[in-house]
Amino acid sequence: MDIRKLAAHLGLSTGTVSRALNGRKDVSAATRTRVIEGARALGYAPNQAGQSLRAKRTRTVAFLLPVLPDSMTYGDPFFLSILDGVQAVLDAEGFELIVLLWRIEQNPLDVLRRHLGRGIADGWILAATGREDPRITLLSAQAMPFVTLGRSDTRGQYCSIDLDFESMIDTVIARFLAAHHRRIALITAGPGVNFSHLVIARYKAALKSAGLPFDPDLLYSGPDDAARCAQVTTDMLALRPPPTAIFVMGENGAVGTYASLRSAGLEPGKDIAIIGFRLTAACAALQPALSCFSVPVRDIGEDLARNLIAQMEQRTDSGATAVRLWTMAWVQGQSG
Amino acid sequence: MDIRKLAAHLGLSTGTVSRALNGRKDVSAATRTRVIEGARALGYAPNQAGQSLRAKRTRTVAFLLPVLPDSMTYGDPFFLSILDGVQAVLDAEGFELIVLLWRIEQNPLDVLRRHLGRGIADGWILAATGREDPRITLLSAQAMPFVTLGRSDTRGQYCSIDLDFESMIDTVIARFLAAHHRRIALITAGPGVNFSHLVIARYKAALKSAGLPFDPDLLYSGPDDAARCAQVTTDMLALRPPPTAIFVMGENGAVGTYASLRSAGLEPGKDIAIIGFRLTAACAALQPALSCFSVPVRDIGEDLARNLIAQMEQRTDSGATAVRLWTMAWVQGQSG
DNA sequence: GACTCATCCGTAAACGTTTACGGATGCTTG
DNA sequence: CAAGCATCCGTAAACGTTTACGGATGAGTC
Repeated sequence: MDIRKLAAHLGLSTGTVSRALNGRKDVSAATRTRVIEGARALGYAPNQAGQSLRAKRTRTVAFLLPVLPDSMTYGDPFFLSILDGVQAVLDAEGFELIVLLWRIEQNPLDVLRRHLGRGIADGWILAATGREDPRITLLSAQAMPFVTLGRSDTRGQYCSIDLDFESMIDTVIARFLAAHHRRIALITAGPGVNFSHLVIARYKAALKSAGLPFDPDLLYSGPDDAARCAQVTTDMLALRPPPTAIFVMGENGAVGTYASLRSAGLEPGKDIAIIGFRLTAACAALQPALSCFSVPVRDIGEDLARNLIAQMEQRTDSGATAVRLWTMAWVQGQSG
Repeated sequence: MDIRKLAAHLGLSTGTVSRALNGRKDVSAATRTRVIEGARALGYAPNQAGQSLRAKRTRTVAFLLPVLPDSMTYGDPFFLSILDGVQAVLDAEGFELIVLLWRIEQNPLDVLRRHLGRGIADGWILAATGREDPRITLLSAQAMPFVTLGRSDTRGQYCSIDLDFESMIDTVIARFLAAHHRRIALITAGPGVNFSHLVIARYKAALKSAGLPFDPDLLYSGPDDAARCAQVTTDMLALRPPPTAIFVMGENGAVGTYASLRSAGLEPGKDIAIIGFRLTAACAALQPALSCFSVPVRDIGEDLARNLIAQMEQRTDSGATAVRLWTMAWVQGQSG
């Protein structure tokens, strides 16, 4: 079932059928509806390859999803929720979404270049943006529309969407200070991850402006799955004096921290204050309820998609080139 | 950078370059290496659209990934690990992988049909297979290679890969019986999910052959995220008499169950026996360690990819058409 | 009625590959 | 040495779609 068969069946030329389906002006309303009806009746779907070959546009956007070797511990609920938002918007606007896996041990630039050459999409969403990210320069050089999830120090005219980690940290520290905590620990991802870099910097700055010293023992920056966080918590509890408040950035990290505290006979929220990053499925089950933030993951996904589409539609390169920050609302639990 | 430019640069015809890159026989070893070198040097990657248009083969396989509206609770670590295995094999064999999101509220058949018409891949992996799955008949009718993750009752000549839920249930019941439990509860996903259907059936059968009655109060079948499992556990503890052993199939369900037990002042493994499905990141942090199964997710992913490739390479439709079951190893914890 | 103009549609040339076909070259064989 | 054969490569026609171009038709204008 190709466009020729459809055209023949309708007694039209392929050109007319194509124009009708693509919403061009120079086709009468009558034939347009006739064509659309016919296409649906015969189950015609335009061949992607032909379309993309000729028109150099696929109406497809690609999302480069980071995956760790043991992806049990990474990317999961967060990125999938983002993707959900992305796809909702793309669907509504008539774009297709394909997700490409980027195994984190692979060179991100190689991965992107390989897919790019294939001409598989004409809009890109980058996640796990690096502090310096050569992918940004590559895409910019090719004038390929893209948007990044996460800020980067790489210079250029592009659009990033990110969380407002700075104000999040400010909130956390302010709350802990208000409760008279002075030994405030931070458990977060490795410093190579851009957001973690930001978080650590702001954490130090906030301590300083509160007149508190920075104690390296109270900072862990590394793999932050639940099991690791449990170990790190146990280690910190062994300090003299131990922290009295912990901010756990790992997605499921609080699960591990709770477990460690319980083993040590401590009750979260009573004996020690805990703030987590986000209510994942696992964190939602914690007792007492975890104090954390509400991250509008779906909205962020939608935002990504909308910004990208704006770039793809109007070929003007003067698209929104700013960094858009999403603030996270405070969720009061009983843990801190 | 297209094949013509590459050919011109090498002083060859496009035909020869194409043959060299595709590993045809009728090109000398010398020119072949020269072409491959040149392609890498100039960063040439064949245009997907041109390739697929002419050759009707894209060397791309598509994975239809199920996503719940709130995907926080679904698909996450399990499917991502599967995907990791899938991609490892595909990479090695020179295939590309694209992931397509199937929002679970959309009609699966519509989603598949839409993507299928675009000619975007020439091999498909279906997940969350339904007890009756019309996608199977559609793909079979088009003679499109595919493989499903999860068995189905839909008839036909195709290959499914699944977990051996039956022997898993047998193991669980046997262990509980050996520990003299007689009120054994099961918390699992909704009966529409195929594996859950199998699990429930086997659970009833195992009880029967052990001479135990089936008590509907001890069976929950529905959304099984951590929060739900917590609620269900609390409800079951209120029964008179309550269960003395619980098997929790939800991926992070045990996290919720533990929390409920703790709230009730019960210690998992001492006051009540708990067995979980799989060590997710969250479950790995539970104390005392969760007794559960080790699911070879990566191997399953690799198996899926390998079976699919076998179908795609040899066009013989007499491919492996069986159901391959993967057994899960017992992981002894302290909870049951 | 001749002219212009707008509207609608058909024609045919691309887009970047792959591949059937045939041609050139050099080697083997009788 | 002619014939046969294998090896290697160039030629050109597809694949399904979009789109620049031009033609036909009819309406409007003077």
